[in-house]
Amino acid sequence: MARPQEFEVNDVLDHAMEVFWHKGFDDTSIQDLVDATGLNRGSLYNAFGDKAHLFADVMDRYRAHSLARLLATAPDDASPRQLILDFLQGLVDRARCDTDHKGCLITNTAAGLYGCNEHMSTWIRQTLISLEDVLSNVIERGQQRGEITRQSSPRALARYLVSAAQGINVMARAKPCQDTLRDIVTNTMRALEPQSS
Amino acid sequence: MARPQEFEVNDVLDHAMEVFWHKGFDDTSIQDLVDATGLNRGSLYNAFGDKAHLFADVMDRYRAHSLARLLATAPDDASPRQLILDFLQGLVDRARCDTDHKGCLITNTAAGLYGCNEHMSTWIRQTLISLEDVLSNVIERGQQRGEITRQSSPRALARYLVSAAQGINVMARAKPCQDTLRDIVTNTMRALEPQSS
DNA sequence: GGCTATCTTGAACGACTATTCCAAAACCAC
DNA sequence: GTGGTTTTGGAATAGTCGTTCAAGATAGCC
Repeated sequence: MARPQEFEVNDVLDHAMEVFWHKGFDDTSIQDLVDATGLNRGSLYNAFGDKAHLFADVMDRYRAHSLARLLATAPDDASPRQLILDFLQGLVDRARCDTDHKGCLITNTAAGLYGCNEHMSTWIRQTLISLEDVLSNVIERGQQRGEITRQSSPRALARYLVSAAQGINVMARAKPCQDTLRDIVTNTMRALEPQSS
Repeated sequence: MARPQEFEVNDVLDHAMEVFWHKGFDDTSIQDLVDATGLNRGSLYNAFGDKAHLFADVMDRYRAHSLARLLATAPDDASPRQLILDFLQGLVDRARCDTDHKGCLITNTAAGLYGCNEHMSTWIRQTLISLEDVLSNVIERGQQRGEITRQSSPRALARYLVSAAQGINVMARAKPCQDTLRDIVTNTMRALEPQSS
């Protein structure tokens, strides 16, 4: 019926993600995206609307591949405490491999959410809440198994962990030292320990 | 000998800080700064060099007034554990009053440190390290008084708290809900508790 | 083969960017 | 008042920004 697209959408998103992740939304120009994706300006606009929409698509793809999947897809009989440790350690490992210290795209965007970008604000908030939900479930199982303290509710502990993850991501960017990140994870986990050890 | 400046440097910095804080470095234009400070473009460049230098001056002033002063200026006989709680609670209080959710200028900049701004990167890193140093001293006193766990070194615990503070600041921006922030502080403090309670 | 619908292309758009420059104004020391 | 020095005001610069648009290219359907 018509001329078909000559590119794979996900490939374009991956290349665009690399640029956005590396330079941030504001510092990324359309020209950067044209260079990185190989697409023409017109094709970009035709396929993704404008820069903000393209960024939104990139964020969706980033979230779909994020470490939170680790928690959601774990088998029910996995140790909740170990699962959380793996999650935090995963953040640290990612930081170790991230030689140019890009950090986490979601955290960076959350901290850089300037102006009145209402859509992205709610996207971020909902993303954090859904991570909170997943963590809350894991924590509840952990409390039932006696692996995690009952001094706080699963919800409160989940919020604590979401915040801790944001902290780790900021540190990974600002002071990307493995010793530091290890110390952070170790002490973050201590807050989860049951009273009687 | 010559014509004197017609403005107070600190007043200009305060106004510039408000804009940078609200919109971020990239989204703040010289025109915004001209409007906010009341200074003419020429005067701005004459007094502060360029945009990056002005921002650096703003950051210096921000740091000088930051909550870390609370820790450094506390009397030696103050309860270290209470001091740390006050520090974290101070972040939450600031978030409560911050109706437009600007968060922490340092954290925002740390997470948004894109490109190769070497000077600002090291400024951020040194700022975080100096906060780490102050916290480490407080923690050491707390350990001596039995208020804080000895399971980790003061340095490791300090790093944990620096990271926790970054997390709180990100959350204050992304999900500025008082209940959430309270839960985070409560559980952050638990990691400091001595084993025998 | 023509028709239609889509994608691609590259130039062009106006608006905004940070920065520079220079004449005019304002002050101080003499 | 005068000379010397700095600030000031505002125009001007050169560049980049995100976006649009019209023409050309390519495919399937009748």
